[in-house]
Amino acid sequence: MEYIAIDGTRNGTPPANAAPVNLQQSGLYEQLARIGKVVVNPKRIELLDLLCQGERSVEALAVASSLKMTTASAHLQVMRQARLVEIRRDGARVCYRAASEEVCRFVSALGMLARARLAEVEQILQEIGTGARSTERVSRAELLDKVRSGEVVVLDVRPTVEYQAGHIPGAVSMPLEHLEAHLDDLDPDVEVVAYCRGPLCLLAPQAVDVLRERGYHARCLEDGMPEWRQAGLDVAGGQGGVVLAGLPGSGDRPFEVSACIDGKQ
Amino acid sequence: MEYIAIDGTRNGTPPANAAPVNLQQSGLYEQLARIGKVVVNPKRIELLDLLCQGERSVEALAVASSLKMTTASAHLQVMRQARLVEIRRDGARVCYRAASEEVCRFVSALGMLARARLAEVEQILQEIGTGARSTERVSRAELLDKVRSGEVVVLDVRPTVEYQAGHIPGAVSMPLEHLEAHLDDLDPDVEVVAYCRGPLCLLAPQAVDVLRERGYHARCLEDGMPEWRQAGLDVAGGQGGVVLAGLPGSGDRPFEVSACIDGKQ
DNA sequence: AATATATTCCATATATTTATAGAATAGTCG
DNA sequence: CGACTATTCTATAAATATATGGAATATATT
Repeated sequence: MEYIAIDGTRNGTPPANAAPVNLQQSGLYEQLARIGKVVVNPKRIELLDLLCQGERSVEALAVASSLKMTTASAHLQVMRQARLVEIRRDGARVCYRAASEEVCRFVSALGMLARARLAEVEQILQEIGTGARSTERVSRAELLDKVRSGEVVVLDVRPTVEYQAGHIPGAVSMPLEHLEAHLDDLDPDVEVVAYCRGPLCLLAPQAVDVLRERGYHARCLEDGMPEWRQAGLDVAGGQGGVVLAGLPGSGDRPFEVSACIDGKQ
Repeated sequence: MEYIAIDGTRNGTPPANAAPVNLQQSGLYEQLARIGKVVVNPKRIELLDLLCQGERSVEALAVASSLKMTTASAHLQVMRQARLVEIRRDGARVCYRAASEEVCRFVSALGMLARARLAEVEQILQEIGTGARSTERVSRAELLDKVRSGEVVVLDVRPTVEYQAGHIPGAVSMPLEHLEAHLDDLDPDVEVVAYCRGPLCLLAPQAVDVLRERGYHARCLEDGMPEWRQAGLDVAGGQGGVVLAGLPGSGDRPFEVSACIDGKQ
């Protein structure tokens, strides 16, 4: 069988009309491994996941990930060298954030891959959440249909700043923490669809648990907001309402919300 | 500021109605790092990239990546432990393949992230290819428009087996190796759009170079076939025409084509 | 059954990564 | 300016990863 490899060679031998160099010699894969280096360490994935949700100070990151400051800082340097995160000085503080939308997509792809391939991941998510959530997901297409016909109420259960940075059109902001206080506003006869940050986020499943306990018919959206964007669907908000960092390219990107989340505050 | 972290905790403290465990304790990030471990090594990325294009024997992989058999085998074991690749015995040979579509998506996301964030990657791709390709890409939307109105000829310049495993509707199979021999079949007055495997593949850029030298108006499609699929656009072929491996779930997935590509053959 | 072939396992020297403590730097605030 | 704070840099010991040669295993062929 004849086969042309990605570098233009055929079956490992040089091609007839050779390109100057091939991908292997070019060092391309070494460059890709720079990014791979970030996700080889579980703590770095955790930090990156946090940063995909918003800007944070080093201390906030260290606290959230149970690391010493020096260790957290070292991990952040690795991520900076791979250009996956950027910093902004805020007084004495240094605030880190994900460097671009592709970073969040990559983390999302990692999560979805892990969920699809590693039974352990699915099991962990099942154990943490209490119900059989994965069987009760609403597809984006189904949600769009039902929203149009007014059959459902859509709840965005993420923190308010994330809702303001962009949400599904028609969705109501209902941070998980406020859900129980506002249950009276919900019509028990209308189905509820909750969504959050994505396949590894547990806010929506937790919200669904709460709602079901009270007798509501509630389900989660498949995936979350990042995947909704990636599917090219309409996003509401994103500009007005929330003060963005005013950085180049800021706008509807969820990781450039105004406040640098900090442990002390 | 109040903030609920991904694990349901608020500002690092346990939540009011606590879930049994949080994501951090659950070992979820350790699981994600199992996958990260695969892409920390440039040779493994190279192998995975090869496997996303088709099933291959260990020897073929070792030759293509300039590794000793034992080293290639060791890398493949790491990838197997992360469940990113699967094997099939073919006589004395062992054929490896990417385990599912998500694997290819992940590699694709890695490539796109690297290209977006690392100037070095863009530079390498510019140097290998000879022209200013990145400025001359056709978007998927534009291509769809022009195909409908018959303004363009779409060339799939990947190897035939990959075309048969699924291609853009209306595209003509024209493996790069056969392009020059078939130039006479192309109308010089009609624009040509070439596509290949994705953002890191050089087949389409090389084809565009050949065509431009001969005076054709030729451009590359942004990204490649995997991204076309991911965008949810129609895919032609995929079932008939090519003998697939007959494995569970095989069908329109490009990595499960019939022949196990081998160095010797 | 015996031989040949392809692949994986094992042992090992070398190199890299990790977490951490302590020192150094860069910024704020009075 | 000087004290103070947040972060990064430096050094280090323990752990882990890498490539490789040679042995072991599994399958095909005769």
